[in-house]
Amino acid sequence: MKITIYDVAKKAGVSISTASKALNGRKDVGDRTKDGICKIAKELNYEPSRFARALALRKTENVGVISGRYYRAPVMTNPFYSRILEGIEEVMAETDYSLVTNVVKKEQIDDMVLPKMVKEKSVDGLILLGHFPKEYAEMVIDRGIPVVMADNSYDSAGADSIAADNEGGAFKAVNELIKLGHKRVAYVSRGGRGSFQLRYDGYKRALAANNMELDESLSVFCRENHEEADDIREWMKRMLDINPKPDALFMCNDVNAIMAINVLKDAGLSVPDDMSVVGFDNIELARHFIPSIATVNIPKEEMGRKAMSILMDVIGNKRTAKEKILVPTEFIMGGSVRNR
Amino acid sequence: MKITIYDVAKKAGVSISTASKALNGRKDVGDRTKDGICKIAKELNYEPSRFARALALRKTENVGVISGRYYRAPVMTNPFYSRILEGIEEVMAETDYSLVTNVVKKEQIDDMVLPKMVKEKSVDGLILLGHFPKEYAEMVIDRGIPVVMADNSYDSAGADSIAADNEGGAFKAVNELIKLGHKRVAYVSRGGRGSFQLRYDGYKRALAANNMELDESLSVFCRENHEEADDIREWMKRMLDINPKPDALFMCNDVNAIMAINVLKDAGLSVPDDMSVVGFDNIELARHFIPSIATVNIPKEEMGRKAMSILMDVIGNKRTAKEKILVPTEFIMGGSVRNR
DNA sequence: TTGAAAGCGCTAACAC
DNA sequence: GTGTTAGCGCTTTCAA
Repeated sequence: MKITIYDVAKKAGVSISTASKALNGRKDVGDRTKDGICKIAKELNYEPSRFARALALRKTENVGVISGRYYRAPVMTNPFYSRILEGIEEVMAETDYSLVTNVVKKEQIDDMVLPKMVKEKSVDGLILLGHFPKEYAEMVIDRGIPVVMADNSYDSAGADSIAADNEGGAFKAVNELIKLGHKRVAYVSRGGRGSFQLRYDGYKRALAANNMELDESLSVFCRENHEEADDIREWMKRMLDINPKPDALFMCNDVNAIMAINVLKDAGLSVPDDMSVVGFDNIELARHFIPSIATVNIPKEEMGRKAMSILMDVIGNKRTAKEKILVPTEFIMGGSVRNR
Repeated sequence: MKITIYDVAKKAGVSISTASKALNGRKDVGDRTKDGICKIAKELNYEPSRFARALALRKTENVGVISGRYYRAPVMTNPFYSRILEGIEEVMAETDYSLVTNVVKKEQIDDMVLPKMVKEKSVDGLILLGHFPKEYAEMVIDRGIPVVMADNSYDSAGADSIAADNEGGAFKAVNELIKLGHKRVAYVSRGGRGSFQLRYDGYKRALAANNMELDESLSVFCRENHEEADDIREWMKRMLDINPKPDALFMCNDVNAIMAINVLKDAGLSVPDDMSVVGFDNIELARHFIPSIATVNIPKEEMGRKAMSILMDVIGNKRTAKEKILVPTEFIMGGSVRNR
């Protein structure tokens, strides 16, 4: 049987309340007694029952991360989110909290069913990872558990939120391309929602800031399907027929940038000599690809760390006003871009 | 305040023990009473406290997934493992269990410190995800909590384990290349440990099975560092000097296959016309890359699902003998390979 | 079929 | 400074 505080108390020759106090570092217990108790606890390999504590203290020492599964794969599988999760876990590791995760399926979201952990309130705080429909998010926020949203796309009065500055990053990237002498920068995106729209906004702002006109023929929004490759190829081909050709491609993300480079190479064009290509996200492969992909870094771990530390503050009542935090993004030069 | 079984009992005009029985579907309670109680519970939105239950029942309804963080990034960030995790979560979603995760750091492994959840036994079962040093794994297994290992590299008498058939997959891939008329198949690997070694074994077996001699100059083991790209490029160049050139490259995984293809393209060679390339893992990008990467699929979700359902069986005492399960892998043809 | 009471392991008043 | 005791919310004998 697992050893309890009774065992420690008995062996130390004190009452369980004294043992409890000693073990929890209370002041109202003699130093000698305390040391003795702690020593015995160590000897016995005593570990308090998280459940008994939770029951007595009315706090769980758990924090939950909720993410969605909209199609086949859950959000957590996405390398982007798994790195945010890493940041979360990093700061969690320095606390006594445990991480319990839950992925809610599309049907559950549609039916507005709450995740078990929020129904039973078995967590002290919650991080909503990635996008959720506003009503759904509000429903969980309304349960009264402190919530921080990470990488969501809207505001809420009831929760802090943290997101990457997509617009600003896009601006920096395109601005940089222009500074490097590119005259015709195209934006190619898979669909045009959420962050991809914000990236487009940044693209447009950069053009405007440099007194360049927006050439609509250089804005491409591929169908948002699951056969990305074909679509990209098709659109890229179309782009190669444009006259004069773009001299730079700002792609909605790194994966698409890699595919674009391949299409270009197949068409006999050199990257970056004939055309520069910039991605977004700074995925692992971007640095290892040849040429390395110029991209915009999103500090994913940082987002996770910040989300978690904000959550800890909210739980500890060290923070009252809700805010929306935008994490800065930064352009990273790579071999796929050239000075013209 | 959260509503408890007392509230339900009072409102239903019964004692809490009757309420408890009704709510848990016991037989020894009148149908009318039972229905009434359940109805009221629903009305009140009653949700039992997981902690009180855990305390009373001496079972936690949690299962833990433990993974390691050896370098900067934790195992869970790896797309491969996050998909195994997906499988785990998938079958967990059909149970009443909650998923609590923990990533243990290298120092903790070196110091043999147990994850909190196993020290305090706050989970009913554990999945060890990815590689752990044998002594460490044995230490956690010794705590008496049911354990299933996923994608580990050794056997244990105390736990079931599940891994992909790397050797067999490599055999199939190389065998297929040979059947397609390739005469000189090279194996290029980043390092030569663990699964990459097993893939090499499969490679060699396929050569032998086809009465082909192992040409040592076609076996390349790059340094296992973090600047993969440079190394690969260097080795690939060296490979292009070999005479006669290999007509197919079996790469240790898809990421390296993609890099290899890029090096070849830069060298003016066509894939697959001049050289076929095969990867391993079947990562997402492999299908979207142009050309699509011929590869060996590892049923990652399946591994996770199986690990979890085995664990449930162990927890439910439906399984006693420990076994090591090898999940079959399969060759997937792609545009990077051509019939010669 | 129902209910009273003990107990799961711990913390926190409160008394000593 | 230390111990007694009453919960935290639930399940489960055991009696009625």
